[in-house]
Amino acid sequence: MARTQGSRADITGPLIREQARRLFARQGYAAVSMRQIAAEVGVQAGALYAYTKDKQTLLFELLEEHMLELLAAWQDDPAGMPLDRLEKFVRFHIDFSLDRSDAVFLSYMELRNLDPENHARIAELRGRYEDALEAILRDGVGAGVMKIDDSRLATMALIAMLTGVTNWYREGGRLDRERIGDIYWRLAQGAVRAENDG
Amino acid sequence: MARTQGSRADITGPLIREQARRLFARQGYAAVSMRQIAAEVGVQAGALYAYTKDKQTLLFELLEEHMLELLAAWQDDPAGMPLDRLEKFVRFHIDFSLDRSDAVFLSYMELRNLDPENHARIAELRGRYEDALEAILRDGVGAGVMKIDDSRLATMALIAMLTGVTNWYREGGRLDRERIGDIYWRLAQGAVRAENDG
DNA sequence: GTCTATAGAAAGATAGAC
DNA sequence: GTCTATCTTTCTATAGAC
Repeated sequence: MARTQGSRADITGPLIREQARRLFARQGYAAVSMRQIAAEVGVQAGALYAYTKDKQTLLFELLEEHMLELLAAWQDDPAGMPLDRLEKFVRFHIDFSLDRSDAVFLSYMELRNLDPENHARIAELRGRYEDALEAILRDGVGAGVMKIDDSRLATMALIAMLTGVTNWYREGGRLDRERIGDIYWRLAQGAVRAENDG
Repeated sequence: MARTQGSRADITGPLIREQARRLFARQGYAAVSMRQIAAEVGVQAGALYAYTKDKQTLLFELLEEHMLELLAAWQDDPAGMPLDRLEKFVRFHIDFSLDRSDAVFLSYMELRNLDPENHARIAELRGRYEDALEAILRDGVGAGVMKIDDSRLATMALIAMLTGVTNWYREGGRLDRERIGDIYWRLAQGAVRAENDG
């Protein structure tokens, strides 16, 4: 089967997702037109509909892809020491969030633009990730190396604290990523009352 | 001067702001039409323009009003003990944020929809609030009752952690506000290595 | 101050040619 | 797979009557 002249399906698909993610994050889902996405990709607006059913589906797939990649990237070892696992989580979450700040921003800001069914799916995936951190905290309390009043609130507090890095981090700023990881790890250690005070 | 029939300027103005804030927070600035705001208020779309120059100005004024009220509501006593001031800040920030969760969400999500001049104004007001917390942390370090690697990052981390409460808090949920304040105050104490371990 | 009416621009999505 | 063209809807903002 001969390829249609001008067809570049192998690269157009990913490009659409990349540009949509970038534009949605910078201007907001509702503020971005399909024409605008198409222009960034270098096609006409009509061509987008060969790749996505509609704009809503495009948003949902971006968010679902992000959450699935987040879950796949986080590899915990439940047999490890809770403090080591927590340190790994802290550094992982910061690095992953900074690497994908557009998707992170989207996944917080545009949940409201999903219809109920799609919203429930993303919330479920997010809950699974939160559960991963909460398991570490519970194990830490069980092992006597952390003191936590409420593991669910501590989970939400830590994730919010870590994700917040995306709000102010700028490449080439005062602190590099490793140093930021060090500092946040110390903050997290204190918050969960880890014994080994650095 | 006789009032025009049907005129209710005293209540329409505040109503417009209230409904705009609510709708912008729930659906996003770009997704909300002036017609929709007008319908919630109970007037026709054209009437809105007697109160605001345009949609952009309406958003900006909501954000500026929120930041000014936040700054006005926070009353610090620089002569007080740093730990007392920090506890007061933690509880204040949570309560204020929960009381105005729509405005809080807006002030994070819709900065990107402000033109550069308006954006700079809001960023300046936010910076002033951040400085207020940072001053407490610096005083705490100076007084030897806190141990902090980097006061600016600790400031950003604490504010993100506290503001995050708005992401999951629901009225009538498992924990009441005071208990939430207790738990977050313990987390904050630990993060800044306050000596009086509870 | 509020209404009706509308100008003018832009949106999402589809049809059919190539 | 992509293009051009277009249908249909909706939007912001303004004009003029009351």
